[in-house]
Amino acid sequence: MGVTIKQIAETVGVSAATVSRALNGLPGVGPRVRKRIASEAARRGYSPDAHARALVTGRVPFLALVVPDITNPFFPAVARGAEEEAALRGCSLLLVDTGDRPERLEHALDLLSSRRVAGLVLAVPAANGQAARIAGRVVMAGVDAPPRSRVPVVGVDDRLGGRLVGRHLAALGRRSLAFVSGPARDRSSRLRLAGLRDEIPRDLLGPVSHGRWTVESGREQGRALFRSSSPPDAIFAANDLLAIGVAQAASDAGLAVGRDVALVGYDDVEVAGLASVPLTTVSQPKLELGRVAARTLLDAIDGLDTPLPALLEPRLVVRRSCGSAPDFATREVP
Amino acid sequence: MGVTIKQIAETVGVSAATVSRALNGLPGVGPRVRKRIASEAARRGYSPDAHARALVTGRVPFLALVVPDITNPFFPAVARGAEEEAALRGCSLLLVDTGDRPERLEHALDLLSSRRVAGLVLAVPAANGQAARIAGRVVMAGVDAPPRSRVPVVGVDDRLGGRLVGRHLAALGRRSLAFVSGPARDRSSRLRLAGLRDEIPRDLLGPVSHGRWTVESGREQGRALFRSSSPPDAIFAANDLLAIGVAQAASDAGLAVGRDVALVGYDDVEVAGLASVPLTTVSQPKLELGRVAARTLLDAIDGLDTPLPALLEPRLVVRRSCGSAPDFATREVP
DNA sequence: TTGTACGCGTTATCAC
DNA sequence: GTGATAACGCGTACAA
Repeated sequence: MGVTIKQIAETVGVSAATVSRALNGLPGVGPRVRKRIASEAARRGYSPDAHARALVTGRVPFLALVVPDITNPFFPAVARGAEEEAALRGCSLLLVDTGDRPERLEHALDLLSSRRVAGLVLAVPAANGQAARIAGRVVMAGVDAPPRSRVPVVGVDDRLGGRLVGRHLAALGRRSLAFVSGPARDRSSRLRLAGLRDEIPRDLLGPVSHGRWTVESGREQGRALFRSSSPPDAIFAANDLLAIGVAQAASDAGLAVGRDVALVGYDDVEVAGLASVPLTTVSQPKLELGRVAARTLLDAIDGLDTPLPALLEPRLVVRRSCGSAPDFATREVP
Repeated sequence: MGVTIKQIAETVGVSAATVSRALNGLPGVGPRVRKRIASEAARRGYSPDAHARALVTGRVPFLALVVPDITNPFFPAVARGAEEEAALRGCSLLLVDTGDRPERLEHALDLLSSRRVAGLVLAVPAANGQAARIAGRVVMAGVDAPPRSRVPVVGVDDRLGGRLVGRHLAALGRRSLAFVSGPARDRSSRLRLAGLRDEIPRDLLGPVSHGRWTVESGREQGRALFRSSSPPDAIFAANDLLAIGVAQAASDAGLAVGRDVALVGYDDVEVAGLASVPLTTVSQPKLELGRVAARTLLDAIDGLDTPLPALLEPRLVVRRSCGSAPDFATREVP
């Protein structure tokens, strides 16, 4: 550690320039010298200083992934995918957890202006004014870009996800279907519902309710449903946490999930498969999301023509919460 | 973006050195010039180049956290804690997910020699030979240091965790207690069992079995237990995933967790609270682990006398899987 | 094939 | 109080 190109040059008896060329595999170095340089560098454990190199080449070997909450089971997989892809291109991945605090997002943008990182993968919504300072060095992952901003977006097709659920539920022959969701203003709420509507008969859809993306909210919304005079016999919860809450409410009401009420979630977080009645749900390609987002970003940075905004495909994972039931095993439907 | 100290200097009509001093709050700049420089810098959105600064100061504003699997719910919280602490000291956090591949750990060590990062928080076990190249720039978090290596360690007191469980179970008046665990070679397996033994009557402890740290393994070990002629009426599973598996096995055997069999897990991952019978478990201070590890590392880098190896305290979280049961609410016992 | 010279953007050490 | 000037470690025209 602390070995410089100059020291290598000195002991080998050549100039620093030659060492640089040799180590970077550039032409114009005799095979003999090349060998000696290589072995000397290996012996002393030389490794070029990243910052000196960044300074002269203008290329920074860092990317940052900005997430609202890394403890939310959705994001670690995205992070893993992004890191894999970044590593493939010689970059390391910074993690920025905003905890939904706006000043942390500002901090992430500062990383860009101080050139700590070459680009940002934003998995949190950004405001409009912020988009200006970041042209070409940012890609959105799973969230909308600021309006009129030309920031590339990589996302998962929520409407298709809704359709997958609709098709599955329609085939079950249930009589009344309820939709339980997060905030009405969230686009994913709306798109998942729209997809559902695409695939089911009009008169099948009963109550639609909104709340937060939490277990508690699911429990409350479920309680309200089961308390009504004509409770639904099928429920689509727009994420898994809501679904867990609905399942609790069902259990409270003495109803058996999978028999008395069919239940479908969304996201396929780990707990979905471990619930008392394993949850049929829509799996998002989280790893792929991170991977494609990182790739898109790196391409944009390299000045390659930005590929089209990517829309990845979710898939239905059938478990036992709708009554069909191959034991604890999981059957996947593409 | 791309604004340099020189450009600021030119438009303000001073030298680059003065701008540097002014912006860094160093003495020796007149209040008038200082103002003008500050406002000009703000106007052009100047932000110093991190790499140029690193080059000259020798201080690198990056730390790396190395984890075996970021999708394991234990690590995101550690990451969040480490990032918070790093941010407090002006550092950003790199994430390296090894996926248990040794070459990825090597890669992390390369980050150090190329000075991409100032230090490493290792949450994966490292070999002995590797410790040499990293003296003073590494701290272990939740795993043992390589033998005879003087690398600081921050961990959680597994033996105390075992004791907390033992005390709780002993008070329940059950007749036969089984211990279900991960690999016998893992130190945490052994320490948690040792702690358990500290607190329970000798003849209470029945079968001790080992497997992997997974749901499936828990289900298998549980199945074996319930199939025996004298099944236990209490079980301590050495992590939550195992406990979930045991709960499944109990359910398969027609036994009710919390009534027929008391069950305790370990880790307090999210799913523990969401299980069909919310799980009594031992919560590890994951955030704190990351925080303290990062702090220890930064202190070591700054040459401060390395604080003593830290051993954090776990705490018992009582839910419903042992029969005592304040509804779905969670009661915490310090 | 190899060496010299310069610049990347910043901080630090001198003078003045 | 302020301004040259020299590093920091590396890559790269250009000259030899």
